[in-house]
Amino acid sequence: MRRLSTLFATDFASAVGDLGLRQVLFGILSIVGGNPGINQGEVGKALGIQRANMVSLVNELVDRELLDRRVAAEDRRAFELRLTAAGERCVDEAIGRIRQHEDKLLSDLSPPERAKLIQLLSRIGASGG
Amino acid sequence: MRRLSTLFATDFASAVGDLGLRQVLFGILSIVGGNPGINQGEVGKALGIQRANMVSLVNELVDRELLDRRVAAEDRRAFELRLTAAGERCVDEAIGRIRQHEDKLLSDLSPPERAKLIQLLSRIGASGG
DNA sequence: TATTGTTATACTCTATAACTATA
DNA sequence: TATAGTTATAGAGTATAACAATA
Repeated sequence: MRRLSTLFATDFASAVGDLGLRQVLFGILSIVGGNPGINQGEVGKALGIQRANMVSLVNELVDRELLDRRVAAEDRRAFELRLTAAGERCVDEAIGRIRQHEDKLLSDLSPPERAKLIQLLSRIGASGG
Repeated sequence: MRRLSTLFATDFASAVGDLGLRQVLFGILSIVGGNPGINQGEVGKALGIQRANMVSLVNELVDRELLDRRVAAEDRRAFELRLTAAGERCVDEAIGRIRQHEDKLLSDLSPPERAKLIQLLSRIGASGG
């Protein structure tokens, strides 16, 4: 499991590496994409990232104009995050590449086998973990 | 895959945490256990650990008297590593606990499902990865 | 008083280069 | 010259505490 996770991580890097996206950054973009206007802190909670460590990550994405960060109208302590147009393009591009690479990675399994694998994996830790 | 790997890692920690064994240390002990007299550098290669980083890890295990480290007779540059009696007990104890925890983690799957899962996982990355 | 984001800081893990002693 | 282990060091990633602004 650990070995495969490393394999997927390496694969992720080679898939989106030239986009300059690390796994964490992609995680942030994709959470924000699915929840426009979400708070910085909530994104961190969703990904298990400390508030303190979110700062530089979000800074990086804002500097690269992939994220739009605004003071929230209802709570002026908080920041609302949204994808910019470039951010959306970036996420779409990354998702496409990741799919391609995963298909290659799973090429030894037939489609029904892949479905079975995903079904089994999704049931692990559903109750206890 | 990444989420599950984290789950297994966390589980590992809670299983053997009070033995003071991190995943790397367990890895080293179990490689040495299976290959008594193996070189320090070879253990590193097997686990993907840089030579430089092996030093303090092996020091730690020797200090805790889980590993026995001797200059190799045939090549006096190298160190031969072996488990001490305490080291063997430690590995056995850890393996037992890890099995228990993994059983709990996989408790939502029937025995044939577990076998199927392991079979599918083992086929990923076998060719290309 | 509690919470959001920030800063500073420390600790672990990992990676690289230069050193020693053997080969 | 090449290799095994060592040392020093630098860079990520992650964790905690203290602070300002706001609630």
